[in-house]
Amino acid sequence: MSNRMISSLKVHGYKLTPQRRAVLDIIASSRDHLTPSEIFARVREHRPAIGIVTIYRTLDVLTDLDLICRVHGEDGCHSYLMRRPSGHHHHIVCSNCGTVVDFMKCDIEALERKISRQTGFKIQSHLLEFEGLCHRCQVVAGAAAPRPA
Amino acid sequence: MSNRMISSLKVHGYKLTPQRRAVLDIIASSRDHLTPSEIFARVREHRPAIGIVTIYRTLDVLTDLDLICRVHGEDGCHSYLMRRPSGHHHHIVCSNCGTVVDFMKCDIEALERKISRQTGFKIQSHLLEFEGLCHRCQVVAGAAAPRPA
DNA sequence: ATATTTGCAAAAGGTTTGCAAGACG
DNA sequence: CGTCTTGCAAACCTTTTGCAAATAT
Repeated sequence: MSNRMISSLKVHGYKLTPQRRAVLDIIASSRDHLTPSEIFARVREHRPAIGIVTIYRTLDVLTDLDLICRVHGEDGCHSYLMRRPSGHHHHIVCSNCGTVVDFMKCDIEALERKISRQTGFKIQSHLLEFEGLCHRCQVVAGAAAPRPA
Repeated sequence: MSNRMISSLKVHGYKLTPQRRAVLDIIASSRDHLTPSEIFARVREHRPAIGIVTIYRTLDVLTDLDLICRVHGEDGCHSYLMRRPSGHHHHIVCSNCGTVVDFMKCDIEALERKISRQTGFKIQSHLLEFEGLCHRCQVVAGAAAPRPA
């Protein structure tokens, strides 16, 4: 766990508990986004006594501190992953393996202005995510893709 | 309820029940997006015997038929609203009153190509929603906005 | 030492499923 | 009529809350 994370916790008056370390380590070491229960399962391997309540509470804290961020799932579930870029960014999620990649420049200021003009809304924020096949899965799927029904 | 909706149900082999009518009517008559429980509550006023299970099942059917569509909430909940434009479109949601307005041209093909080049992903779909203040709420909020903490 | 944090148990939502009774076509 | 649909109850899953015991600082 990086210094940045530790100091962010301390600066904001949170204690650095082994549970929080564990949750952060799991998220930091995964390239994919993880749901609370997935995180629970993985942390549990090293620390069987942990409760899933702690996972939820820790995720809340870490999200508040902007150390991790949420990915919205189509099914309404959330999952979390390490916040690597420091500023405004978005995710692209592989529909096959779940790998998440970030990108920074969303270039939708122009679109925002246009929509704002069209609708009269004063736009405050946007939710943007892409889904697709990552490079690896394109290759694999290309060989053995089941025909879409 | 419009002919289009009725025939869409029939064409796809679904029966036109009073419950389905009621759900569609409620959604059609609301400018806002409604959650399943909100729909349940409203339908219930006219049809107290309906069960919330029927709401969920009806929403699934109507979503499949593209008669209604989902709005993703920050909290992971879904809500539904009448699908007015026929093609690809997105929503802008008022953060104050919940009014939803559609827009069609999302102009992110260029962004998609760029992201695709950067990340190696083959992009399949995107999730895009805006949040902001609608015209009415801008006026109201301008007069009586509570300072953000 | 003390305020924070944890873990348990239980509650609270939201959503799904099994099944018998009922209704559309 | 036969099949699809409904409504109930109960199961399921995720998330939240109350509280006493444990712990980081």
